[in-house]
Amino acid sequence: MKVSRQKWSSNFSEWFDRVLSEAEIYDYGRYPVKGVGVWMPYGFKIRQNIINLIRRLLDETGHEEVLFPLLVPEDLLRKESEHVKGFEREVFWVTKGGEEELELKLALRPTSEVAITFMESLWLKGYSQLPKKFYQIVSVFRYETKATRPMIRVRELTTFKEAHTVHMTYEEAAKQVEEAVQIYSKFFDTLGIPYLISRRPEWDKFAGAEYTIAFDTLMPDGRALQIGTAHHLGQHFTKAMDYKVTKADNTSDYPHQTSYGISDRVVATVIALHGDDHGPVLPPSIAPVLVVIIPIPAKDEQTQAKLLEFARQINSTLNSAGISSVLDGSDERTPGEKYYYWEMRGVPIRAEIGPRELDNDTVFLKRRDTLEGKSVKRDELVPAIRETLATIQKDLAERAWRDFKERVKRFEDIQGVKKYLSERGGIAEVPWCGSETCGLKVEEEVQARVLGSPLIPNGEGKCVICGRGAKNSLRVAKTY
RNA sequence: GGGGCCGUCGUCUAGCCUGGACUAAGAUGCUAGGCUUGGGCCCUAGUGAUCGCGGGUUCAAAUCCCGCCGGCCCCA
Repeated sequence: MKVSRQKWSSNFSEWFDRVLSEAEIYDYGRYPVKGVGVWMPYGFKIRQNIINLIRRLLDETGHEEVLFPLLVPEDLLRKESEHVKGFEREVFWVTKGGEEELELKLALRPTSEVAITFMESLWLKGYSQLPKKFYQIVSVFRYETKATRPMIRVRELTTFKEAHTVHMTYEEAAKQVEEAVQIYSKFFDTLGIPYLISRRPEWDKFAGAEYTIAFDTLMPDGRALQIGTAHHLGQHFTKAMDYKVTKADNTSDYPHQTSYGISDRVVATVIALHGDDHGPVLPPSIAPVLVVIIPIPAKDEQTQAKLLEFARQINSTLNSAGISSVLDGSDERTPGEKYYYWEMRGVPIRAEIGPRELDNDTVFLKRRDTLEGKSVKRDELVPAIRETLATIQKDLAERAWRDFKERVKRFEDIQGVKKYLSERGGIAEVPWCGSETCGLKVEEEVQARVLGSPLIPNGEGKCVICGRGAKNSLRVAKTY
């Protein structure tokens, strides 16, 4: 029984909304504030596992976790002028305390560059204290004016992992951006999420950055989604806040900074990319439940009792082997109903235990992704499950990458891009002279957004707008 | 930024255009019981909505009008 991906691919938006609510992951649109969602227990666990993963990757590369206040005073937020301009329209303001009008408005942080830079200026005074790498995982607020969408465009990003680093030189900060790119690559690889790394164009870099490197993936409907960014902030913030560090030669200078972030969108992507018409398929690397055990009832009570005991033993064997499993032993629902229930929750492996298994001392395993089943001897169960989980993990990533690569296409003329993006959707790459005028012209012509250019320039071909020799490729896509 | 659609038991949907017999219907879920159980089976009973919120029109509003809140879609 092969699971189709018809609904998943042809009506992704509906599929996604349904999965979030039916699998009890995220309740969106019912809490009476626009653009916010509620993480339900199962969704919270998925989110938690993803957070733990990034936390581990950051901790093991010398990042230190901190927690900054949610409130940022207006004057601080306004210190860096480019930065404010970029965010001004989407800041939530606290203007009252009780009955009193506040003298100084307080922003709900849209991101924390200024807040963190301010404290860094108090903490890090000498070059020997650098480099320094902080991160926090917090809620940030953005007053989105465009249509909000569950997890993908929200007003409260509940899972904003932002890292902030301080360095003595431009080069060292640039190296840090490279490390960030490596960490994120590893992170997305572990989640089986395919991505394209681009340098964002000048007109679309982070407000207050020297340059921005971004990770984009593709949703099933062919629209690109930004899932991670890393910014070289140069001395923009440290100069704006007049923050200097004493160097080895006893002179002082403004330090260089970087910042890089990921958000709830990663969770959305993990759920979305590996899905099919029965729901999501969670990669074993983050699935809250790896194995669900479903007993198939026997005809007589005596066998039934033995069978349940068998199932309980299997459950405890797995759990003590560190494989998180759940026994769905209730007799309220039929096995078939349970299959659908746990498939909607994306549990990677289903273990069926019925009279046949009891007789043969075996367990019947079914993979969530392919629905292929096989019978396994009881004493080979743990290694068999480990192996199957690893295979699922690998296959999910491979399938996602295959789908992704098929949809990243190079074109030499603008008409082809236009047709491609409006028909199938995906990411189109074209030769580009490097000028902003031509870049914006491309966006206008094909009615899509520029994602940026490869980090290693590809100068082949002629600019699709002006016909001059290309300096690099330009990537365009319909975006979220 | 522009345009359109929508909000009715926990969920999905009917009713709205053309106001009155709507005391708001059905499915699903949930609760209890029975029958089943290797892919959502069936039967019985029960539960459950002052029709998003506020105002207006009217003898009469789920239905018409205005405002707000929230959701979805299309275009820039």
